[in-house]
Amino acid sequence: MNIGEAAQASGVSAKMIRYYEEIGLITPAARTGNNYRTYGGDQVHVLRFIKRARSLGFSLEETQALLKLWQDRSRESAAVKDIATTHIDDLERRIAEMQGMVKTLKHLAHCCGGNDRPDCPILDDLAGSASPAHTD
Amino acid sequence: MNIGEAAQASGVSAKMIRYYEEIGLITPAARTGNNYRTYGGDQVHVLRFIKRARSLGFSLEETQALLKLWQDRSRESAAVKDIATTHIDDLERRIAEMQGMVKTLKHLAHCCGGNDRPDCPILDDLAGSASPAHTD
DNA sequence: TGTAGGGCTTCCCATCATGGGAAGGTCAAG
DNA sequence: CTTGACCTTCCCATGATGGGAAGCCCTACA
Repeated sequence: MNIGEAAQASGVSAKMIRYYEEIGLITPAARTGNNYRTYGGDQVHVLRFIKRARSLGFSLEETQALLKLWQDRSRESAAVKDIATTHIDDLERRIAEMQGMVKTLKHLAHCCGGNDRPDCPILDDLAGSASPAHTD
Repeated sequence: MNIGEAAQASGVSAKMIRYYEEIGLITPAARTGNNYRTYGGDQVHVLRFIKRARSLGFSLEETQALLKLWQDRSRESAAVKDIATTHIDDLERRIAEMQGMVKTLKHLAHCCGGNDRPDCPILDDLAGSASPAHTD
């Protein structure tokens, strides 16, 4: 299976497959006589694992750790859970941060006429001259 | 006021002030005889505006648009509101995406023993072999 | 007056994950 | 034999920020 087919089968672009190989996330693919990379079912399985981990927001570094644990039959599930819960905490922190922004923005947008006149509480807030809209 | 003081007064790092100047977000600062950048109260006000916009999650591109509107006395507040609501939508989309990840991850983590044994539903899900944990 | 320190300047590099594109080799079908 | 679709490597760009080096400038202090 050439890289294009492996990309199709795994949902990971050929570009990314080469990159993952370059950074050592996956082991270098075997080459055929024409120097083309070849992939088998196992490799595609690994690529799908990576794809899924990425879709759950894990970084490539975390993904690599998970990959190693996956391939380690003597792993302790606690190690996996640790990575997952740390990631959950990170996601929740970022969600809360963005929710704070949304809250403030919605308040400001609600107070803004959104018409052809220039007065605008959104700009007033940004300029720091407005009645302090709660930042939380 | 030198760049260090302006940084202190605005909360924007000197590094970033130079960068903002380089990309045309702010107008180049005047220079003194020794080639040092000089800033006045107005410039600091602009920097604080940028700082606040960034803290609400606006990109530098959006921030530039907001800055122009702020400085345009004949603006229509609708233009400002447009930018804000587009940004709110974007934030909410990203929040929803991350919440989906959290939901899936929490479910998986809940099902994972987190002990010294190797069996782990988190890895099973990533490997695609598990009972399909809802991706939503 | 010399020096030490801190601030300023520019320039280059790194991050993180991904895509775009060029230049050139290879293969299969028509 | 040509055409087109692959593949290869290499370089560049993204967005916003930080780190750090090399070198200039100014002030304070001995």
